[in-house]
Amino acid sequence: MPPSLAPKDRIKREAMRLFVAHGVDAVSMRDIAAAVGMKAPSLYAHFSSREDLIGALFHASYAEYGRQLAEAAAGPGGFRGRLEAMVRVVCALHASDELLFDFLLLTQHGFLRDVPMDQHNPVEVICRSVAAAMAAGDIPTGNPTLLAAAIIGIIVQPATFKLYGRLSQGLGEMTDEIVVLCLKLVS
Amino acid sequence: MPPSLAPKDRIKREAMRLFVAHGVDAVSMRDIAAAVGMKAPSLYAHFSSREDLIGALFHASYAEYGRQLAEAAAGPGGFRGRLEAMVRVVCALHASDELLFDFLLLTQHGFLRDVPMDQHNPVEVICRSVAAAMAAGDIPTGNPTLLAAAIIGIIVQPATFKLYGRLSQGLGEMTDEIVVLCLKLVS
DNA sequence: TGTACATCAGTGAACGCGCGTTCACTGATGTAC
DNA sequence: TGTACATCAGTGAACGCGCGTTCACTGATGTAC
Repeated sequence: MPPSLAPKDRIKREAMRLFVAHGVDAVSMRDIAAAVGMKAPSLYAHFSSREDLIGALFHASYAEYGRQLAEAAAGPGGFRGRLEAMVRVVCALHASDELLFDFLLLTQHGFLRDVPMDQHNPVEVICRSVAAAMAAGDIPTGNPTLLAAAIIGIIVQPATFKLYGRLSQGLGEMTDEIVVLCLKLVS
Repeated sequence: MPPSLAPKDRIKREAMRLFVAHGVDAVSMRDIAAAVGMKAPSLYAHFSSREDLIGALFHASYAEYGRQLAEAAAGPGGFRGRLEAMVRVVCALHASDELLFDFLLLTQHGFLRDVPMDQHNPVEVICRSVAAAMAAGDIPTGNPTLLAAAIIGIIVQPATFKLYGRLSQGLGEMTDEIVVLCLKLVS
C-alpha cells in the first residue's frame, strides 16, 4: 500500500483486500479503518455509509468491465473475431488487477439482483452478442442464452480456480488457451 | 412445507430457502425459527449452533454430490462416455432439488476453503478424471486443470443464469445441449 | 378408570457482544495582515 | 517575523440495535401401578 495514494483510494483498496480475504460480511468498518491506520469514524469523511463504500467498489468496477466488453463486442470482423476480442479483454482485466476481479467474483451474488440489465452490464453484453450472431446465422443455432452462459463459465470458473489456488497461472497467462476453448464452443 | 416432515428436516428446508433468498449472512436464527413456526431457542434442541446448522446443510450435500460424481467418473467406457455421465448426474441433481443446488452455488465461496480435497469433493473428482484422460491420450493435450475448470463452468454458469431468471429452463431440461457443449471442449 | 410421575419439544426473558453510526472535539496546516 | 484565525482530516466516547446463545420453566404426552 503506497502511502502516496489519496486516503479515499487507500480505503477502497484495503477494503477490497479484506473483503476478498474474509468475505464481505465478515469485515467491519473498524477492520477496514485499522487496515488503513485510522479509526472507524474517519471512514465517514470519505463514504457516507458502509453500503456506499461497497457500492462504490462494486458498481463502478462492474460497469467499467461492461464498458470495455461492449467496446470489444462492437469491434470489426465476424462474430468469432469479436468473441476472441471479448475473451482477451476479460483476461487482460484479470491480469491488470486480480484483486478487483476476485472481488467482483466473490461478491457478485450479493449484488446481481440490483444490477440493471443495461448496456454496461457485462453479462448482458455477451448475451446480446451471442444472440445476434445466432440470429444472423454466424454460428450454429441453439439456445443463445445457454451458449452465452457457457462462454462466461469458461472464463469465470478458471478465475475461481486461480483464486482458490487450483491454478497457479492467471487468466492473462492462459488467454490463448481460453480463447481456443471458447471458439470450440461456437464451432 | 409438509408439516409431516420431522422438525429437524423442516428447519433445514426453511433455512436453505431463506439462505438462498436473502444470503446466508442476512438470515438470523430468529428468522429461521419464525419460518418453521418456532422461537429461536427451539432450534438449539436440533442443532448445537448456527454454524452447525449451516455446516449440516453444506458439507453433507456437497459430499453427496461428490459421491455421485465419483460413481459416474468410475463408470465403464472411454472418457467421453464418463464425462457425459458426470454431466448428466449434475443436471439430474439440479432437476431433483434446485433449492439445494442453488444453496451450494451461492454459499460455496464461504466454505470452499474448508472443504478437504478428497474423493468426495466434486471439483476434485472432475479434475482427476480430466487429468487421467489427458495423461492416457484420450483427449488432446493441454492444461488439464484449465479444461476441468471450463467443464465445470459450462455446467455451473447456466445454473447461475437459471437462479437469476436469465434462463427459464433448469439444467434437467437442457441436459442434452450441455452434454454437447462439454463434448465440444474435449474434441 | 384414576393418579403420580417421567419425558421432552418448545418458550420467555435475559445475557454479553460487536456492529454501524453520530457528534463534539483535537490538532496540525495554511492564510491574512 | 509574529499573531489570529479558518480549515479539515482524524478521534474518543457513546448511542441503539440485532445478533447468537443460555437457562429455568411450561405444558402436552406417554407410562406405571
